[in-house]
Amino acid sequence: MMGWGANSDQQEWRKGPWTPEEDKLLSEYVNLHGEGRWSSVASCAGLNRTGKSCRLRWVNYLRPGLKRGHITPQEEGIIIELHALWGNKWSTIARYLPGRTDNEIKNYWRTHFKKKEKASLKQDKRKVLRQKNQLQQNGTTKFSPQAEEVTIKSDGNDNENQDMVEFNYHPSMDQEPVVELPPVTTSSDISYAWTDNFPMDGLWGGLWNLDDHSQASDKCKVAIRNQPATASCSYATDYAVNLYNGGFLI
DNA sequence: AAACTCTCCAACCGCCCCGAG
DNA sequence: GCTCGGGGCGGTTGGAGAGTT
Repeated sequence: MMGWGANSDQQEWRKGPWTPEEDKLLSEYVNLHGEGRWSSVASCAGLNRTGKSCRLRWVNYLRPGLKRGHITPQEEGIIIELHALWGNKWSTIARYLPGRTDNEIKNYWRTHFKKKEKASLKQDKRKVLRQKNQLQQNGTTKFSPQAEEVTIKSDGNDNENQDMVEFNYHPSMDQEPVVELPPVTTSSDISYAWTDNFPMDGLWGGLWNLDDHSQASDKCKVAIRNQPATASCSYATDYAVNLYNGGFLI
């Protein structure tokens, strides 16, 4: 692709850390012309940077209103909850955290939560093997998530051998949800279209396709990795949060 | 004090989407 | 409908500084 300021002269674009002078040039350009047209920044502002690099610098560092400093506990809570719903949709999550960039959230998540997952993997692994055997012996299993802890899968590897389970649950204000577990399957047993729509993120547990409280659907699909399900809930969204709580936060 | 590890975060890369022509 | 460039996004890398052994 020839975009982002590349040109036919095979110009050597500057890379690496931005200097204060470059920041000044970029800020002046954006203040004058507004955001967008990044590919023309190089020629107009006298910056030897690709448009892509300019955009990133502006969005993640120079843009007014950006917060500095550590993520607050409140922000962390929001991140956790939204990640439970959307997975690695960092830009989407960032929209709910004014002043924070997707890059910042992404970095925060990786440094703070990836390691938690690793630490829990060994512990999970033992549970998984035991409970997986039980499930396979019983065939389709009904259980109350409040009454029984179920771990579906732990392989200690981010991308291999993901197991997923389809939960049928029946939202009701008055009764505990009943979750029907088919025999534990591998990802290859699940509809490929579904895994396409809801790619796993390789972190704690991907929770996808969660029904809104207002929706009448009695079924939600949950993909779980390395995740003890200890939730008690009436709705899928509650379930998502509880999965997290049951897994690592409490 | 030195070596090592961890954390933070800026920046780059590759891929994808979308709109214009 | 197709191509292409602009723009956006998620994944990854690497350096700097802090903390630990």
